[in-house]
Amino acid sequence: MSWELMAAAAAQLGGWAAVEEGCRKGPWTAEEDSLLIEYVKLHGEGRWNSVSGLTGLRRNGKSCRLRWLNYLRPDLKRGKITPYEKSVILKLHARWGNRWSTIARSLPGRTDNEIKNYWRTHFKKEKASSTRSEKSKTQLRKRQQQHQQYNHQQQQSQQQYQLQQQIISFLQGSIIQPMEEMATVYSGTVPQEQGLCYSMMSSDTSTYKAPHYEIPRDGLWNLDDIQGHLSTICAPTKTIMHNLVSPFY
DNA sequence: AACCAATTCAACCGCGTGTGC
DNA sequence: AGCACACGCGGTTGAATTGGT
Repeated sequence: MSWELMAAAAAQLGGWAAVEEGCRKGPWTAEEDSLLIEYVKLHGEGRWNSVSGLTGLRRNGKSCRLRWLNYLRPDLKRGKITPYEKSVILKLHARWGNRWSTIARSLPGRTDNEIKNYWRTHFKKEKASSTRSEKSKTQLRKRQQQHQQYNHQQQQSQQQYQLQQQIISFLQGSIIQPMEEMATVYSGTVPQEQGLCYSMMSSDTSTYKAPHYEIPRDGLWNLDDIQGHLSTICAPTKTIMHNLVSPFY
């Protein structure tokens, strides 16, 4: 029995495809598909919540978007995942984890849903069985890894701490001290044309205030925060700091 | 042929994020 | 700043299909 017939039959019986609060759920019928295709032809993708109003399609926007992206889009590739695609999925999943939409962007014609399903049915299963057969080996390996990881973390913490010290002394010598001196000279207010580095401290260049950095000298920083701070710093400084920080990414 | 289990995949759900007012 | 709405994403569900006994 086709989806269309089943949906129609179920709707008549008040089943899973029945109208619920004005919106249909369950499998899409051919008529619904053609209404949606027509809508996209006329209005383009997006504004999915207006589909029901403009076409008479009794589906919510979310459902329309999903149907279009995962099934109706003309650029979708049909058929089985090729060995090449499989290797790409493996490689990208190792890099990105379960970020299916990110992975899907590298596989034209494949949807995140498709890749997600493929992963769950193929690789997750492979992973599970191999894990079972190697359980005892893994336990031993795990203990060794934990030990290595601990040592590695210790090393990283030390490296990160050294990096912090470098940045602190750099900021202190090259930026904070000169800025504080300038602040004293201009006693609170500076003209705009002298603002080469002022913008790195404040978006308001007309009124300069001595910068106030809250740099924790104990403990470790979050490197993302450092990267965030880089965006507020002028270009030459940015480059130097980026070079300092980049080995840790 | 009949039954059951495993697999596949379309669709739904909840939540987070972006955007405009 | 805060709210409402739209959109996108990842996890999950459930019915159809396939394969094995």
